[in-house]
Amino acid sequence: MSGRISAQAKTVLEVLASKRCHLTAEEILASLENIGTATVYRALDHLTEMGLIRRLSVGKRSAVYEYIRDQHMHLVCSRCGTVVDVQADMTGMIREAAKCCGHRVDFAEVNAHGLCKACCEAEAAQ
Amino acid sequence: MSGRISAQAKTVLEVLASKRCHLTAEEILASLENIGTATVYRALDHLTEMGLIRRLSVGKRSAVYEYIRDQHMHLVCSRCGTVVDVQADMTGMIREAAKCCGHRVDFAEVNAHGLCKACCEAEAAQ
DNA sequence: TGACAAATGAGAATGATTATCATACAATAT
DNA sequence: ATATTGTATGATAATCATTCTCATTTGTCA
Repeated sequence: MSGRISAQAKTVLEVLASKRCHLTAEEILASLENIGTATVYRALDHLTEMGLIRRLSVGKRSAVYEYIRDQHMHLVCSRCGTVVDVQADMTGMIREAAKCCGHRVDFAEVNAHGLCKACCEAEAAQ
Repeated sequence: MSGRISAQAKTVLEVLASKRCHLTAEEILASLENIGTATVYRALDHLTEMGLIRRLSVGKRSAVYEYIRDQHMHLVCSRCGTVVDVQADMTGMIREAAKCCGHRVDFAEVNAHGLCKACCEAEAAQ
């Protein structure tokens, strides 16, 4: 299990790497053939542990996964639920803030909740 | 429903306000008597919508709720799973970063993943 | 007080995720 | 190349948190 990436895990990774967006386990499952539910979840866990992908728990819906290509924050629209990436790396700052408590920060997840551009405009138009 | 807080919702809020920590719906349910499961979930939703409490989706376990008394970030230990609060308000910075995309940021959730102090020391001792 | 809307709670239902386990595959040793 | 041993797979059952349903209760306000 550990360092190796099985053929199935590789296809899961390729879907995430090529689609350049946030996908649920179910969406990945639907886009592939001849792969079992459990295998997809196992691959996602494995790839997450290896630091190749990231799991986002946003709101109440099922978790979404993204391929890690850079450090960015997420804008979660509380109206339509979409998640948009914004380039911004706050890890250094966050790491500094955590230092006082003796924590080691490996990765910082920043989810900004509010309204996306479209919903902002829709609300203003009312 | 909207502005009013029912007696049951009030007791849920009081648990969160007094315990000063992160609680799951189940924990809140267990600490109260004569209150149904659905009612606890409904109260948590209602209080979240009113902006009195906050739902945190950390990792794979069930969501946790916290009473909002200030803006802070969360340190999630990837070894023992505990969530610790650290005083740090990054909302201004995050709002600024989101401005370029036309987003409105109401609240920023910052989850720093790494090792808590205890687990850091445990790892160093090995 | 009466009428109507909203909230409650018991339990069923849902939906996402995980566990089980027999089979298939891969790597290594013989 | 073949046996051996361990690991991955996938079909399905199971689990767990959360939501839905609906009959009953409670609250509101005319």
